[in-house]
Amino acid sequence: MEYDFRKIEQEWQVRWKLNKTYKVFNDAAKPKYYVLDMFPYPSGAGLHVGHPLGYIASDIYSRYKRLKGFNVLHPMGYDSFGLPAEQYALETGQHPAVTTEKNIATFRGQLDKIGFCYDWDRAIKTSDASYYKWTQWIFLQIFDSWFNRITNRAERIAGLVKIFETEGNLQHACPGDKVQIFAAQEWNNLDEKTKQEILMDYRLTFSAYGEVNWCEALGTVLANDEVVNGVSERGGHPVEKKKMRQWYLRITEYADRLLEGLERIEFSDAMKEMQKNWIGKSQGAEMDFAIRDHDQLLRVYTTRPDTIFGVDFMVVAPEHELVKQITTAAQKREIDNYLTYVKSRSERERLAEVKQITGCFTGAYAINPFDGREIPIWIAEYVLAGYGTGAIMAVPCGDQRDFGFARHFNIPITNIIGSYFNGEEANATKEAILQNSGFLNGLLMKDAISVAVNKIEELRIGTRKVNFRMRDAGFSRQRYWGEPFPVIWQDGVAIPLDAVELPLELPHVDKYGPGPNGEGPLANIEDWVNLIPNASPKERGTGEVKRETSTMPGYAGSSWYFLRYMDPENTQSFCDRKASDYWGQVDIYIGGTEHAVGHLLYSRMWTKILFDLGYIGHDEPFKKLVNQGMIQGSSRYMYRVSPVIITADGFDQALLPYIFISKSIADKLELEDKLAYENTMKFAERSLADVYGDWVITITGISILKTHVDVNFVDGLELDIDQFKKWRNGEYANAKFINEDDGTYICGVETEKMSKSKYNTVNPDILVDKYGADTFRMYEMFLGPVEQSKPWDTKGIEGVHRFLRKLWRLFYDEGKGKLWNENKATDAELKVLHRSIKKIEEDTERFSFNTAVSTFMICVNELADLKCNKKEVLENVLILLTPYAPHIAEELWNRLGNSNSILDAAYPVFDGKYLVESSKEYPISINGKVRANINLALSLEQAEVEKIVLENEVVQKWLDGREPKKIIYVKNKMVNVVI
RNA sequence: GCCCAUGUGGCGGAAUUGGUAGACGCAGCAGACUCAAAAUCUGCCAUUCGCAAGGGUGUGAAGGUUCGAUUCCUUUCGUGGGCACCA
Repeated sequence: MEYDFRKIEQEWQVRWKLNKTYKVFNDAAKPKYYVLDMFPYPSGAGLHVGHPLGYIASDIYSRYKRLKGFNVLHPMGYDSFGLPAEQYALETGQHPAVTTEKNIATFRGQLDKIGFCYDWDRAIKTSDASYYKWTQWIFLQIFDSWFNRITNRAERIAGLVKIFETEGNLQHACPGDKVQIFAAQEWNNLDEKTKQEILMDYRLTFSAYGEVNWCEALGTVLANDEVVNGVSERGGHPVEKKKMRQWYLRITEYADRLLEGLERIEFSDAMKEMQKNWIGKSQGAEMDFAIRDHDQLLRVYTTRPDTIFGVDFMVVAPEHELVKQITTAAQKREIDNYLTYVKSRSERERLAEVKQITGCFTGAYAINPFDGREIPIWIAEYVLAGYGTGAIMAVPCGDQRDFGFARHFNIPITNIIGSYFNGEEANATKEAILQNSGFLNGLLMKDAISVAVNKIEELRIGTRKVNFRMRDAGFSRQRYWGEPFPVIWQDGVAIPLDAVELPLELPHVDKYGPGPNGEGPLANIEDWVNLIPNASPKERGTGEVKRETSTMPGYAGSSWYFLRYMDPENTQSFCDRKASDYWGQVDIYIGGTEHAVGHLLYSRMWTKILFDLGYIGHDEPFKKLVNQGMIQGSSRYMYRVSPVIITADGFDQALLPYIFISKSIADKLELEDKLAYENTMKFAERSLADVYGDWVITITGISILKTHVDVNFVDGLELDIDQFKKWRNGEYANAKFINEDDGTYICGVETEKMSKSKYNTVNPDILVDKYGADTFRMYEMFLGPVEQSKPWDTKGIEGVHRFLRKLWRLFYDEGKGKLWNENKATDAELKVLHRSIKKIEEDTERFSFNTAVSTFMICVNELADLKCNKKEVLENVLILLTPYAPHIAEELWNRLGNSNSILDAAYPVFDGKYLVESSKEYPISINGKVRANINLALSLEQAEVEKIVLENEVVQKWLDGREPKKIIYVKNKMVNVVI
């Protein structure tokens, strides 16, 4: 009776489905536990072995928690809106809904083979109207909210209107327009449109103008992804910045709450660090500089007001509105040229560029209010309009980028930090005593900061200011395949749809190309966009009425999906409060670090808003986050020889034969090995002669081209030449090879991202077919820690498969049949069992699945050595194994005579009494190096140990008659003799 | 460029709190079983010197703290991820 994994796995998958083994109910009898995987986008390429890594980890943890007596919610669904499907639609004309559905079916099929315990009845798709109805509904709630900085939470707009009507906005500075200040009476006298415009500056989702990547040739807005080196990825057309009306999430209002919340959740320090840096809270000062010959003031933000006397120039963002006004006639041309250059640059490029310093002098001068010095005002791409005030005061002796700039443009540098500045590079210290610094002279820099700010405030030329690097999040896309905004525009005022009008369904389009003026494809559907006034439930007046034609970004649907799983079929609300109160936070969230600052910040923000508005009872969505590493591809390379040929008339390039040389020969050529070169040349000549016959062909040289070859027909490093010849419809059928001496072709290796184009993807289906899901699951875990990135190599999978077969052989023998019995277990057997229970439980708890798999192997090896076939022991091993290899565990559990599912068994309880030891083999070190081992009773104290150790032959030899300086004895660890 | 992670045998990795570096597995080598192969089992397997006993070296590199460092600190190099419209 052998381990027939194909039959076992298929049978159990069917039975689990029929018995609804994974169905989860929202009942409170058991303690709840919520395990969540990051929302996948169903890509057309299908799964490769890297994708299920996190899913297997969460599946193991879910099953483990269930065995431990929890009611476990472990759902899966699809983040099914997104750019790739739309891109595919543009290319093939197929509707994204159709291709997405197809991709989902593939995805589901692949997941099912691996035997996950998802409750598929709770599956959701963000592109389903029944789902995005609620995404739109939440959008409307956010639209109807503002952030009250006094109560520190989101509140309804109606409340804000009341405040304006009674006290104006004196208590509530406008986040969108800082100069907007009015009293109650002024507010009451405003017309409706102006009122709405002001309210827009408070709303937590709002519409305003922002810059996008505009590609004139394609007539469309491009994602950063689609812009490569300043031109469009498709077609290579120029891309420039363009201002367009956009929707935003006012996430900056939540900056402090997002920072504070980090204290209460279990994310890795690295993850928290990334979010903190993204939010980028800094303390500093804003101050105004007068500009020579102008009335306007130049406002800068600085975190180092102590360096005010070291300011040698100002740098203003090229987009800054003052630039046009202050540029002198003499500099105008140069500035215009520079502005054109900057327009073509992406933000990333602007910030990353350090080698090539660019900038341009405006001709204007700011006045230092403390010493009256005239400071030249420059513009440079490294200052962005969106950060701070869009202008900085440059202190070359203290800031490296300012220093480089000053050097490059020959701007004289003032040293205010004495010997701390060496003239060769800037020094950002806060420890220097200030010099050349007027009233700050003699002060330590870190003390001078507040002295300087106080003075600035006293002179009323600036204020203390907390600044955030984070910006409001762009929330609209000029695309088709996303949630339509439930908003109508009338006379420039955005009017939200009524909740009863939701969902606003995505209309069908025939073409996916952009609309007019860079609008999204929806703008092309005139009868959808243009509405008849007064036709809807709300009074809409008589003006021009149009729908918003942008759609929401990918992160809209994924910012709240974890709530929908709790109550997926609810038609009355996005999630019943009872359900969200029961399930609460996601207890464990597993996913990649690539979401560190996008999804993980947006979903935290949405949760906080829903909490503030009273729809849910918790304000952090994820209690604990585990980051899974990436599985990288291990690419294989072939070395192709291209002969350089002098051709004659009528030479047919198409006949050129493929010639490949094995790795060691390529290596030799690389080292300019003469013999290898000549041999290769001769080989190439002969190969050409075979093809071209009589043609006289002279080869003048060869070049080597490294090309990817599909890893699926390379065994280790050795190419399967027959398979290779069949690749790509026989393109290489006549390829010629120079092999190694033993006749094999050896490929080169490199680790890189797993992707189709690199031919290094490995499909899990093939492995599951060949070895079974249980083997596949355990092997993925065995590869290494979940958190770590590692290259995939299929080779080792045999070892895990052998382990499962060995486990099977503890129960059944191919020849003898049933081996398991009901005999009483010995102490030695129980010791193996309990040691395994302890280690596997600990390892599973701390997500150290790779070491748990090792422990299973050790356990089975030891039980096999002990010839233990006892049900008493094996039954417990099966329960331990269930989370990792559910099919084989269930099958053997069943064969042991159990009628219930092993998932409803009780997890074995560790009992320390089987592990008690009275002595230990201690390593004895001399000066930290182990020289001997002595078996010592654990009860011994320092003095007794010293005596025994000093009597030891090896120790005496090393002492060589000397007295030891010290003997360190750490109970249950080691002994170190210091000489 | 900035932020984060990471670096240990031929390979994936282990060493959980500063305490025997290399568990477990792959690959490799030798052997048993077999007509043979597969499967299975046994042994060896960081490197170097040595017949051996035993010794030297060794966790990317260079320093440091410590009786003792893969683990802590400083500097530095390589690789991977993110950087606001991929999801």
